[in-house]
Amino acid sequence: MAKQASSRSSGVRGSRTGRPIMALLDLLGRRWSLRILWELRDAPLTSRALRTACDEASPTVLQTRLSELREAGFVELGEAGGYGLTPLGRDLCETFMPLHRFAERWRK
Amino acid sequence: MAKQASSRSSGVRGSRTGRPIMALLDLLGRRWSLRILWELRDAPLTSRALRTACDEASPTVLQTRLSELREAGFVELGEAGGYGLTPLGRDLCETFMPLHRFAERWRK
DNA sequence: CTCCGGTGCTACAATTATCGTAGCGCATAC
DNA sequence: GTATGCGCTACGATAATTGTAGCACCGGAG
Repeated sequence: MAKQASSRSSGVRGSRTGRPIMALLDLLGRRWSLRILWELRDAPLTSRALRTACDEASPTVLQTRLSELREAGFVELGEAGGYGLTPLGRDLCETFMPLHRFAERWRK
Repeated sequence: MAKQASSRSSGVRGSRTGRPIMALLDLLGRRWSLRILWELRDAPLTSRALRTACDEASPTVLQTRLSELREAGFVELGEAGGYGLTPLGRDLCETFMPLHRFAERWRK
């Protein structure tokens, strides 16, 4: 089941529940998803720059996540090259900004 | 193989970068982490109720996540049984609430 | 033209994480 | 006792992630 992700559509768990929050939570709960959005927060990055920013994560999973995120409409590949946030993706990132302050307060 | 997380401290990637946001992003970016916090948002749940709420996720990973989340100080196990959010965890959940509205707007 | 460096992206095997099922020890009931 | 529910763990099977290498493509020197 579901080799999804690559370019097919949504192997996003929870999609079937009809509750979009579940699908979103699942998509964002995959490794590097949050990190990618975070790294793209202020400026577009090329795939390699993103890889560097993400602590040398393997290109395999980066491409996979990028595809998923692109399909979800959060990220896009500019014609000049380089991945950037769509307006929707930027909104999502705004939603996450309070997390930064929270993390600082957390510092386990 | 790093069984960590159980009770040792932090197999959280990114902790070493010194940027707490990275550690948080990594912890939250593990499967079911976000979902668990979400399901616990209004009331404590027993481990089995949580399992049911999480679409029958396997107890193995649930216990692992619960341990990590507990160690991070977001979740606690009440003496009467049942997992609930700590004040800190509730704060984190508040941070995530806008996500709900976002998800509704998203509906891919 | 050829060569070089950069882009996005893919193949492959090895390693990890997760799943699914079963079950433990403990406490509280009946 | 037997039964039920709790938090939690073991185990093999399956899926996801990692790490390394490399592809095809493009633009700018040389």
